[in-house]
Amino acid sequence: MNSLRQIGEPLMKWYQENKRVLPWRDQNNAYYTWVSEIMLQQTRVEAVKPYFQRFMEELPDIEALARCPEEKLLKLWEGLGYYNRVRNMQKAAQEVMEKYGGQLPRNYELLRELKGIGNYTAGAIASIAYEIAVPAVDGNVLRVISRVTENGGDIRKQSVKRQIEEELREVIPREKPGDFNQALMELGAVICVPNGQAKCQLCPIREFCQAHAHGREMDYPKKAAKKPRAVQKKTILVIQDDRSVAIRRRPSRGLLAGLYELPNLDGWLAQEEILKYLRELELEPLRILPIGEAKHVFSHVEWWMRGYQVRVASVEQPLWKELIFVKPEETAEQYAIPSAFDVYANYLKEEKIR
DNA sequence: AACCCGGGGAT
DNA sequence: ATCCCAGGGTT
Repeated sequence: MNSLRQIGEPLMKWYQENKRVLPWRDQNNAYYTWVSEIMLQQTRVEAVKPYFQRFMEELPDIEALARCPEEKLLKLWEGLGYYNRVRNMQKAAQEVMEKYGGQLPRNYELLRELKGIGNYTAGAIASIAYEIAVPAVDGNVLRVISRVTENGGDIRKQSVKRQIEEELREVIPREKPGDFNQALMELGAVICVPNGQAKCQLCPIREFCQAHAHGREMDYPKKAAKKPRAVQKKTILVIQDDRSVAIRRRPSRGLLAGLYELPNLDGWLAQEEILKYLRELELEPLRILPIGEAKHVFSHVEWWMRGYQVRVASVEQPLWKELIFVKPEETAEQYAIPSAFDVYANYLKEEKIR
């Protein structure tokens, strides 16, 4: 009474006929698989494509990745989000250089020990790059399998993920396990979709799907509600002298760790409080001008921002206290600035430095 | 187990 | 406005 045991053949046939052409697919190169899988964590295929192309041109192999300066690494990841992914991948690359002579291990457990490689990614690399018959359970697979088997468990729970991994471990084919895993994900991405109505008419395994048999596709997967996001009010400063603008480096831990940002303060500050901050930095404000509000939504917090342009007397040293005074062109080339600041960073490009 | 960590496209 | 994406690390 295991409907999973029958999905293999029709699923693989469907995949062969319908699989998308992707830059990292059918490359027969474990590094390609690795980089793509890290980029694809919580990130859509279409978003990854341009980043993947550029990344592989700049860092074509594990050694290049291991040696890359952090600033350049973050610049290559700028805008993708979850920036620890790339730092962890570099740590893993350095470990691969030292322990494995620059070759990713052909072993699920050893892959799993590398920084940034969890159950899913270890399974993906092992099965896709090395034809090792292990499951690779991502959000797509959880959705597909919870529907096929009418599994009512909360798919966010570790126990449910483990259970589905075990069920798949018993049915995954010894031949082309990588295609099997990719077929399940592809099915989830284009047929058994996360948003909107599932396209069961087009599904190659609908006759083995318990949820479909009962007309209950949309009742799965079960998922506990997320808690609401916290709101943080912020005051963003575009501090400019006659030729440059101030940025600073964020702390090395926490949100947007190690990236650069426009100087900012917690809360919506009155002009007097902004002046106090500028005095602490020994900057001489010539004028302060409101430049509008903006909102940025992260996965777990919202920033409600109010921006001010602060014109200051000419600053002699580019490195001044906690600030770095840079020409706008330099930020584009060297400093990774998260998109939360886009509204105010764009303000710079509009040639308002006068 | 609960929480933290980005950004954007689809509905 | 909400969901969720080829998840993993930390506490």
